[in-house]
Amino acid sequence: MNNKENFVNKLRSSGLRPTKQRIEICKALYDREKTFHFTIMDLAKILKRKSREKISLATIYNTVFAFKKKNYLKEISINKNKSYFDTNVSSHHHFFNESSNELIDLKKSDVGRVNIKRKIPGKKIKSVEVLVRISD
Amino acid sequence: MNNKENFVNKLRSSGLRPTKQRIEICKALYDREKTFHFTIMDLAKILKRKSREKISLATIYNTVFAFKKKNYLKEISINKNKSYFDTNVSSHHHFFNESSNELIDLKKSDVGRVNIKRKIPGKKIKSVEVLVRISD
DNA sequence: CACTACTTTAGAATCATTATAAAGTAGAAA
DNA sequence: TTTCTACTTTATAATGATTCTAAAGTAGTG
Ligand SMILES: [Mn+2]
Ligand SMILES: [Mn+2]
Ligand SMILES: [Zn+2]
Ligand SMILES: [Zn+2]
Repeated sequence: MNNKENFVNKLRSSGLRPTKQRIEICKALYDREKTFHFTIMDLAKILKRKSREKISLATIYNTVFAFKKKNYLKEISINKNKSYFDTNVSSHHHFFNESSNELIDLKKSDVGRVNIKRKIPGKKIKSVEVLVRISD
Repeated sequence: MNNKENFVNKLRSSGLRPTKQRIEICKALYDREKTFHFTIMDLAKILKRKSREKISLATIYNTVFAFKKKNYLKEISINKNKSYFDTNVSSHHHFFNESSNELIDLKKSDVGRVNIKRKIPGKKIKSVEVLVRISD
């Protein structure tokens, strides 16, 4: 389904040249069944293992931020030392397992409607996201 | 109300020696009417302005983390480059104004009850917090 | 093939945070 | 008060993630 051809097309149609580095990164990110939550360092390690040729850390940063700008990745802030990225770019809620430092997506139906009653004059709501911290 | 005597007592009863640096930091943090949301750099600037004697950045870090450990401050993660601290240590929700990078507390009554329907076997819920991003 | 804009890369720079270790101080005891 | 010690502050160095730089490489076009 998400084969190389797809990635090439998607990149090209986004104005990003389908370089071999970007295709490798696409495979690592999107060639999986479930949402992937990762840090830059997670991704760097995966690429080091899976990919034959070395991809420089600078390129990993460049690509992740390029994908974020194109809305193919979403950045999630959980704590100051780790910045997480998420292949699920929709507005959604999370469990954060503090024992394993792992993020888990919550579906809309897992959380009852969140009703924000207070308004701030002149401001618009951009997103409403719930973070549920869990541990053993 | 929150005069120097109170701070001295509170520090001493927490096993923290009431040094003049810690008292100055207490004044900056707690001698105010509303919840205070700040970054370390915010606090450093305030202390530089308000306090006669210089307090080293190392001491500001040490004290903020000592207060966090004693549960006199809560750390809030909004984005990777800024770590916010909050003088409201209860579990509560926030607006985050993306135009001004400002946090605003939401009261319990400002948000309808958040109902987490999904359970993770063997895990306990530690907190449920809502972040509402707003902008102009 | 030739050209150009985009891309990758190693390495340096930056900057918030953390660690180090020496000097200073609060509190307790003598 | 004086002494003692553990705690605290401080300047400074180290760390480490991220960003920047500038040179070499490459995709796409004609
Ligand atoms: Mn935290
Ligand atoms: Mn962000
Ligand atoms: Zn997610
Ligand atoms: Zn708050």
